[in-house]
Amino acid sequence: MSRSGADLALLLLGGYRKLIDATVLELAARGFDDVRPVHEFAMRAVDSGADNASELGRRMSISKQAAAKTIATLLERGYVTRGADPVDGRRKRIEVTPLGFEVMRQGEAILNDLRTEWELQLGRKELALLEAQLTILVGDSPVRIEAPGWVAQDLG
Amino acid sequence: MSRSGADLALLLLGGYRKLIDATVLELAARGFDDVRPVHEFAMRAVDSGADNASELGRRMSISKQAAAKTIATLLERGYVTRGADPVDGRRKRIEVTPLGFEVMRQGEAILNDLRTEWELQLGRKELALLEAQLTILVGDSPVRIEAPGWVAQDLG
DNA sequence: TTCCTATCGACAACTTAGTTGTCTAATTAT
DNA sequence: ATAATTAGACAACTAAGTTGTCGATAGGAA
Repeated sequence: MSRSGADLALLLLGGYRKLIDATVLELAARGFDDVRPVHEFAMRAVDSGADNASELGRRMSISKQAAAKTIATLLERGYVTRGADPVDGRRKRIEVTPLGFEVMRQGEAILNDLRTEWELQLGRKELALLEAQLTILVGDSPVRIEAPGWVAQDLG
Repeated sequence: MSRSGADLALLLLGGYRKLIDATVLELAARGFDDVRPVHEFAMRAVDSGADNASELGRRMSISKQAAAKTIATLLERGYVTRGADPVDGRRKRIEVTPLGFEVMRQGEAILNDLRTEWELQLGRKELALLEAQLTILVGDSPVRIEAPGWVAQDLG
């Protein structure tokens, strides 16, 4: 009996947490102390076309009401702006601000740095293999960056 | 440029979610439809000595008030019982009930089955290597089963 | 064109899982 | 003996979701 399934689950979660916690911490150290992972994901989705609350909700697999709340937070903090949609009077079109893009850029950079650290610890080929194997297990589609609604969902 | 750090984080999270979601679902199918991962972790901690709210809070890295709430839920659902501590009048001693142990046992079994499935997909040696590498990256101590308070914490 | 239906965003009330702060009672240390 | 610490209860709050309802806009079919 090598390891248990529970251990494996905790290892995976531990890896994720290690990356994300370090990223959030580093972002805070760089002055972005009010950004949470879900905000990054949301901005990414907005940037890639989910520019209204309903669509954002769909992409993130959360209700449009929850998406509207996230947008409200991002608005408050200056990471997105909102304007009328020129073609659809019902919609309010969201756009990522330069500040928002800056957070996205830095978050990405920090994560890439962390990945490079892991590459040094494990070896370049080895990490690539680990990623390839995880991709086999997890599949490619469930990890599309536009739909990580379950990121913050009932993990308890 | 192989993969990005963000992809890696999502792969790890995806792996965890895949295991845990399937486990919660299967537990529900077996009649335990009110158990959440955090309950399993809490019961495990109680069983391994964290038999009062304050200690449970410490082990799970949450406040004693939060731990007390978790205990209240577990009490309601019959997974633990509470009695007076014979040596310390301040404490209320918690114990896992047979029903609680049954959930723990089945949860463990389900996770082990899922891990076996992964073994078939990846190969026995390969999965063992993956686990070994994750252990290098994550470390052994942060994955102790008694302290996954961060399981349900600010993942958003 | 008018009407039916679907969608958008807003508002309200609720849930879950955490937080801090305050309080009393019991234990422990000086 | 007294002071400090600890356990647990209670209250109020936060964060990120949920469902349900609603008025306004859009769009397809009669």
